[in-house]
Amino acid sequence: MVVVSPKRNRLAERREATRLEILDAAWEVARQDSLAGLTLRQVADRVGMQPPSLYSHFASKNAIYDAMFEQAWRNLLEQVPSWIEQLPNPPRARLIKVAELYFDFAVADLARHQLMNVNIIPNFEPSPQAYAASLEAYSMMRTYLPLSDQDDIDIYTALVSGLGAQQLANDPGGQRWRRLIPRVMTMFADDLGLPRNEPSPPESS
Amino acid sequence: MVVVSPKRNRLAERREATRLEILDAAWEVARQDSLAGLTLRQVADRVGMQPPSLYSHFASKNAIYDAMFEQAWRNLLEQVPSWIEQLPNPPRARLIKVAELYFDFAVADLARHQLMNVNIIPNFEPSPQAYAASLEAYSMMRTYLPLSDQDDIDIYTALVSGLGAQQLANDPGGQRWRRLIPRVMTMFADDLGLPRNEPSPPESS
DNA sequence: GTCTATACACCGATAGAC
DNA sequence: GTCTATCGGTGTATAGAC
Repeated sequence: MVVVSPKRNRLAERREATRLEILDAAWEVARQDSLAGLTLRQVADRVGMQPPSLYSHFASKNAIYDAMFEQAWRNLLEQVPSWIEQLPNPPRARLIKVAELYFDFAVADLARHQLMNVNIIPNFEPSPQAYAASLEAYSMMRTYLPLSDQDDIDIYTALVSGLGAQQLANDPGGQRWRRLIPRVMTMFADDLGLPRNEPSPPESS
Repeated sequence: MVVVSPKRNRLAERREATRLEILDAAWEVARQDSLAGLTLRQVADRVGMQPPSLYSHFASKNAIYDAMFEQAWRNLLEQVPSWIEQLPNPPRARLIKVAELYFDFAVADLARHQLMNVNIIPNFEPSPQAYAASLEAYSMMRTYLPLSDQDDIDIYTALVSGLGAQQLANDPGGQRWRRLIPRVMTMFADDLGLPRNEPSPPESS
């Protein structure tokens, strides 16, 4: 068993805590102002530091965006276990539930959604490590969907992200597209030829 | 009949031509670099002016974005007449054709698509006049679609824009989502209960 | 190691000469 | 209408105190 020296541990923990503090501040700024319009001064003000001090924790502004990008996808990954408990077994109900869960996640935070799904920050490309988080989340979602064919997956992502994008753009905070999810997923399930009635469970009432 | 003085007319035409020159340059910069990363110096360089001179034609950088926003939607409006000629009569075929035409329009220009559909520029809101152009295009599209219910329209826009957004984000220049349009539109047509076989035209072969 | 202080190049925008 | 000069603000980077 490996024992890490206490002092180095405390330092590393402090450093990591500061990093997270900066990222939290960056998210607040991005949400209140805008993601692309975020400035290091705003972030520094919010954590009570001078702007150049941020460079002790992040190599550049894009490095902050990169960490935020990875955080956003890891947030999604962390949500998945709690989602799985809610997932019904019948494929049709499952398609709807996953769509609603992901929709709600996407719509809950415009800045996060834009960072994850829209390329809006000039000269920002996620690092391989950050991009890996998005791939991990993508394949995790895939695991719990009754979809095998790549075309089916592509259609599903287009449907869900399309509904979410319209909701964010034309009725933020509303339900105009959100309430269409069951209907859209049902018509997709019909196209897939999924059985219309869930198999009755073997347990009695 | 009102006759405008020739001199004033020539001046106005010259002014308008310069305005269009600036906007063309702005579009080129937005396409080559990025929409949000556009700078007035880049635009000014391309039209051979000093940056402050742009303020003789536009009140601010956002005013340039606003004019571009209106141009983009007017571009779409101008395309519609040529689209109408291509539109088949059967509702199902029509759903597909309009989707493909709009999809191709959206995917053809990322910067234009982002300006029209994604709110990525900090502190930019389209002016009422520019927004009116988008409403005009929206209702024009509606006229040529076999859709009456608002929910149906909302689903249609979500489907088409969702497919386009995925294409731009994950396979720019490719066909991965574009070739799914007929299938998605067919499943939507099934959901709408549109007749499966077009009524045979009254003309003989 | 982390901070403050400061310099640099660039941005949008304004004032005023011509 | 276009220019030069200039302003405040921004991202980046370095120097140096502690």
